[in-house]
Amino acid sequence: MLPGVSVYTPGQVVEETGFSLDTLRYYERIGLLEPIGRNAAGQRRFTQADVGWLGTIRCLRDTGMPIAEMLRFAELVREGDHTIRDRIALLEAHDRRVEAQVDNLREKQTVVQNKISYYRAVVD
Amino acid sequence: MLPGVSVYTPGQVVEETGFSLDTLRYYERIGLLEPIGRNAAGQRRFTQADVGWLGTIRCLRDTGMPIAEMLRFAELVREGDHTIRDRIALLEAHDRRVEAQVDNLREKQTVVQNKISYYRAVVD
DNA sequence: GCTTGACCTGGAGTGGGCTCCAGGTGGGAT
DNA sequence: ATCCCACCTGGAGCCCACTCCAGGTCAAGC
Repeated sequence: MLPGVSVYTPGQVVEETGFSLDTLRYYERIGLLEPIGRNAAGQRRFTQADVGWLGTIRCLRDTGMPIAEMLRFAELVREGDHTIRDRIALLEAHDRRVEAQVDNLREKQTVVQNKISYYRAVVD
Repeated sequence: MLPGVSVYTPGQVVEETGFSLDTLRYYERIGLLEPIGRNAAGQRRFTQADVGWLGTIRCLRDTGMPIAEMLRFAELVREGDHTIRDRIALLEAHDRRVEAQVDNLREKQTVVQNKISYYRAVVD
């Protein structure tokens, strides 16, 4: 590796991203990550770009995007700049789903809170 | 059934609650629903109370409570009024998790939105 | 020079939450 | 009367997203 280019060991990436080592390998296997570079001993060495991409993955996962759709997104990214409009469309659709998810969560949360209030009134 | 007591056929409950018939049967099997009453032919007839309870289930499910915990809650409800404090505790803990969930979702959503903005800037 | 520990592989196993199936019954509309 | 459709049961199957395992390699520290 070139000096000055920061690389990360698997352990460091686990630390940084919160994904387990098995999950990282799994993501690479299914093609959500491109093949990760290796050192002489065959051990993974992640680049800054890999870690950045994993950050994106983390956001999408945490907001409930299924793996199949993240794969689709990964594919678009690989295909280059002419897919940017498609990526926008994909992310916008996702954003709307997240919005709906938050709304539903909030709505159901108030029901839960009302139930708590009701129980409090009974108990006091 | 007594006249004036409203009962629901499985199909009506599916309609009302949005749970599939299979899911309703599954919930009964695992004890999340108490044994549902039957007509002469052995078909389920849900009471108003059953449907109300399913509404609670729907809220808890939609806010991400695992089935095991809903079972615990169902157990508390069955045990009677002396468990109300426990139910409050359970629901409050859940409420806090929902809050955290919403916060996380919102935070990750802004990242997604920033990504969209970035792509927009590239494309325009 | 030996141990420890981080890492490797391919493949099997897990857990949660349903969902489907085969084979059968009963009741309401035509 | 007959058809169809909603419903029944026990049990198997499915999907998703990991997670674990056995058996092996290398590097560094004691």
